[in-house]
Amino acid sequence: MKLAFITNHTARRATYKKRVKGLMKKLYEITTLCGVQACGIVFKPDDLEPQIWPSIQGVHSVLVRFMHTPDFDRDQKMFNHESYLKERIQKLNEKLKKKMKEHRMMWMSLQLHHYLEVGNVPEDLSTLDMNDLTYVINEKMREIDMKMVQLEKDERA
Amino acid sequence: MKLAFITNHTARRATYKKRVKGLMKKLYEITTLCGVQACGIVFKPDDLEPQIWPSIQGVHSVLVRFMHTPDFDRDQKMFNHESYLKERIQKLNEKLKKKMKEHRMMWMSLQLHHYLEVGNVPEDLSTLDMNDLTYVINEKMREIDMKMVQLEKDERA
DNA sequence: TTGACTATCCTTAGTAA
DNA sequence: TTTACTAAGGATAGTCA
Repeated sequence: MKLAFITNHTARRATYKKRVKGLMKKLYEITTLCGVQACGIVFKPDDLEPQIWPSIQGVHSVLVRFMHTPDFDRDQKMFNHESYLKERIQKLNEKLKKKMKEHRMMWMSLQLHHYLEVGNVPEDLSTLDMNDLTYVINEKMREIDMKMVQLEKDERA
Repeated sequence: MKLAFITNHTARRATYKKRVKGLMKKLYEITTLCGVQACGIVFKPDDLEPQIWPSIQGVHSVLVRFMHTPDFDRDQKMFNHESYLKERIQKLNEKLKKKMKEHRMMWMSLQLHHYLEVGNVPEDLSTLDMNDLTYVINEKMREIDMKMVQLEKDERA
C-alpha cells in the first residue's frame, strides 16, 4: 500500500478509525511497558474535538511538563486566543462557503433527477405565485453569491 | 509477552527505543494517509527532553489548537470573554449552515416547480396572493443575511 | 552499550455481510 | 453506515555479535 493521502473519503475514514485506535493502543503500551509519560493528540479536519490519549488531565499534565522543557519558549504567544480565533473563523467560513456551493449544485441535480424519475411536485407549493417567489429568491441568492465572491476577493487581496 | 512494566533496565531501554520509533512512524503514517493534524510527546523519567513528533513547531501548532478546544477550556475554567465569543461564533456558524440548508431545499423545490410549469404557466398568476410560505422564506432570507453580515464583521474584527 | 537478524505476534487494508 | 474476517505486511522481543 502506498503511503500517501487517501483520496477516497470512505476508505480514508475507515483507515483513520483503525489507525487512531492502533495509535492509542501503542501509547498505552509504551507507557505501561517502559514507565514513561506520554500523550497523543489527533485532529481530524472537520472535527472540532481532537482524539486524545490518555485523557484531558493526562494530556494536560504532559503539556505542563513539555512547556517547561528548556527548548520550549514559554513566553511565546502560543495561547493568544484572539489571533487564533481569527484564523480559525476564517478557515471555517471558507469551508462553509465551499460547502454551500457544492450543496446547491448537488440539490439541483437531485431535484432534476427526481423530476425525471418520479415526475411529481410537492403539493404545498403548487398554489404559490411562482413568478414573484422565484424572482425574490433568485435575487437573494444572487446577493449572497456576490457577498461570497466579495469575501473571496477580500481574502485574496 | 506480558503487558506490564519491564523491570529489567536494559530490556526496558531497548523496548523503549524500538517502540518510540514505531510510535513516531505511526504518527507520520496517520497524518499522511488521513490528512489529519497530530502530535505525540513522550517523557522518559530520567530524560529532561521529551521525544516529540513531528517537531517543536508541529507540536506547538497542535497544542495551540488543543488549548482552544471547548473541553479543554472548560476544564481549565477559562471562562473569559474570548472563549465565550468563540462559542458564540461556533453556534452562529452552525445555525447559518442549518438555515442555508433549509433555504436551499425550499429554493430548489420552488425552482423545480417553476421548471415544471414552464410552457403552461397560468396567465392570471399576478392575481394570486403571496401566502405564508413566502413570508417564511423571506424571513429566513433576512436571517441568513444578518448572519452573513455578522460573520463578516467578526471576521474583520 | 549499539546494531543486525528473525520468528512470532500484531496491525490493518481489503472484502463481505 | 458499522462489524467481522483474513491474508499480507509490519512491528518487535529475544538473541547474537
